[in-house]
Amino acid sequence: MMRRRQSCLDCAVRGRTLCRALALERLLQLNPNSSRRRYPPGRLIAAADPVEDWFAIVPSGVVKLTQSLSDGRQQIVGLLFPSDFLGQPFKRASPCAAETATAVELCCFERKAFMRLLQEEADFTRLLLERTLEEVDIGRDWMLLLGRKSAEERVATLLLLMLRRMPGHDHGSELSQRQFELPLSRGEMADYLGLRIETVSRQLKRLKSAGVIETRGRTLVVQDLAALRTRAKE
Amino acid sequence: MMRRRQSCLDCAVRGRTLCRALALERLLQLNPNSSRRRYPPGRLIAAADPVEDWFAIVPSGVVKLTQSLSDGRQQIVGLLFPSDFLGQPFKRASPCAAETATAVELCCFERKAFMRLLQEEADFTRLLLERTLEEVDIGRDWMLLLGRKSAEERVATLLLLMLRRMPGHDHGSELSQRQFELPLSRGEMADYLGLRIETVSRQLKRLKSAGVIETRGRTLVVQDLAALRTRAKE
DNA sequence: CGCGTATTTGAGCATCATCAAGCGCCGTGG
DNA sequence: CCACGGCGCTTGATGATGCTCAAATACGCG
Repeated sequence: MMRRRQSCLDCAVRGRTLCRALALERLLQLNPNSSRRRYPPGRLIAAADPVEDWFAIVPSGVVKLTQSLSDGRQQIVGLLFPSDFLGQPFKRASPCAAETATAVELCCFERKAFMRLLQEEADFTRLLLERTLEEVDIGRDWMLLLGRKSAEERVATLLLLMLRRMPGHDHGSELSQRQFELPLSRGEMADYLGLRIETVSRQLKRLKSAGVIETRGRTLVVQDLAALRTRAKE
Repeated sequence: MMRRRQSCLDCAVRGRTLCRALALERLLQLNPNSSRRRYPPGRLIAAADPVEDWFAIVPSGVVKLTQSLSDGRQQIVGLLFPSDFLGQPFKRASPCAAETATAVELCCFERKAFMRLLQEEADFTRLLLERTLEEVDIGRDWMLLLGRKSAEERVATLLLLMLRRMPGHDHGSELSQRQFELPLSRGEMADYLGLRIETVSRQLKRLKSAGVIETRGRTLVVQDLAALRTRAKE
C-alpha cells in the first residue's frame, strides 16, 4: 500500500463529500493530517473485529463492506463508491470488514483529527449525520430487496445501482450513461444480492437474451434502460 | 389519537433516549413544545410519501417501519422500541411508512423545535449521530439475516431480538428475563423476516417441539436460551 | 354461543441452491 | 508461438427449502 500526500485542492470528490462542509482555510489546515493510500483489487482494508484508528473518504474505486456467519456464509452489507465515507466514529468494534472490490484510493485521517472536526465543526457533524441517515435509507431499500425481491429483480436492481454510481470514463458522451465497468465479480454480486453465483450468472443471461443488456468482458452496456427498470420493480 | 402534555421529569425513557443530551433547564424549556400521542395497535402513524412535520421519541410500545413494492409485497425494515427515535430530519420524503404494532405512545416535537435543537445543541446532534450510526449497524445485521440465514435461524434471531428489547412487566423476577409478550403477529414476523406466515408458524412449532420455547397465547417463554442462541447462529 | 380473524396444518409445487462438468480468458513458461 | 494451468464464469441436472393454495382449528370479542 502506497501513501503520499496530495492537496485537497486537487481532490476530485471534494464538492460531493464530507469535506465540503469545511471552510477552505480549515481544509488546508487539515491537509497535512491526511494521506492517500492506494490498494489493489481484492485487498482487505480493515478486519471486522478491531476498529481502525483512522477514517477515510473514498476518492476513487469501490469498497465492499462484508459481514459473515461463523460457518463462512457471507453477505455484502454495503458498497462504498467515490465520495463515500468509511469509519466507525463512536465504536471500538465494527461488525463488518472492509475490502476493496476494484483498485481503490483512500484519503485517510487519523482518529484524533477526525474527532476534533466532530467537536469543532458543527456543519461537518451535521453533514455526516445527513450522510448517515441516507445510509440508513439505503440499507432499508436493500432489506426490501433481500426480503422480497426475486432473483431477476435483484440482479436488475443491482445493475441500476451500479449504473447510477459508477463514474463514466467519458462524461460527455451519451454512451457513458448506459455503459460502465462492472466493479464486482459474479461472486461479489451474489454476496450482495443474497444469491449464489450460478443464479446471478443465469439471470444475467436472461437479461442478455431479452436484449436488455449486453456484456463485453467486464463492460456492461444497458440496451434498454426502461426494461431494466421494469424488471427491477423500482 | 389522544394528545396530552406530560412532564419530561416523569418520562420513563429519558435517561436512555436522545433527551439525555439536554441539560435539565433546556429540557423543561422544551417541554411545552412536546405532546404525547397515544395510538392503538395496527394504526398508521405516517405514510411513506409525505414526510411528517414532526419528530418523536417512543416512550412505550413498538412501531414498525415498512417498505413496499408496487405489487403489494411488503417488508418491515425496522422496529422501534421504547427510547427509539422516529423522524427524517433532512428529507422531505421518506421511503417508508410507520405503523404501530402494539399500543404506542409517542412524544412528539414540531419540526421547528427539533431543528433548532440540532442547530443549538451540539451534544444532541452528536447523540443523534451516534444513534443513527447504530441504526446503520442494526440494518446491516438484518441484511445478513435476510440474505443468508435459513428460516429457522431467522425466527430464532427475531425471538432473541425481541427478548432483548421488550421491557419485562416485572423487572425483579428471573422469569421476566425469559418471558415477554410478542409485539408482532405472525404476519408481521414474516414481513420482518422475509418469510411467509406459514413458514414462521412452522418454525415456531419446531422450536416448541424441541423444547426451546413455549407459547401461552401471545406470551412467549424461552425455555432454553442457549439452544435458541445456537439456532440463531449469532 | 357464534362470528370473524389469526393461526395452524397439509399437500403439491416453484425457485433457487447444490453438485458437477465444461468453457474461455489470460498470463506463464517452454 | 503455442501448450499449459488457473481462475472466473457458464451451463446442465437434480434436489431442498420455503412458497402457494386450501382447509381445519383456535382464539378473541360481541
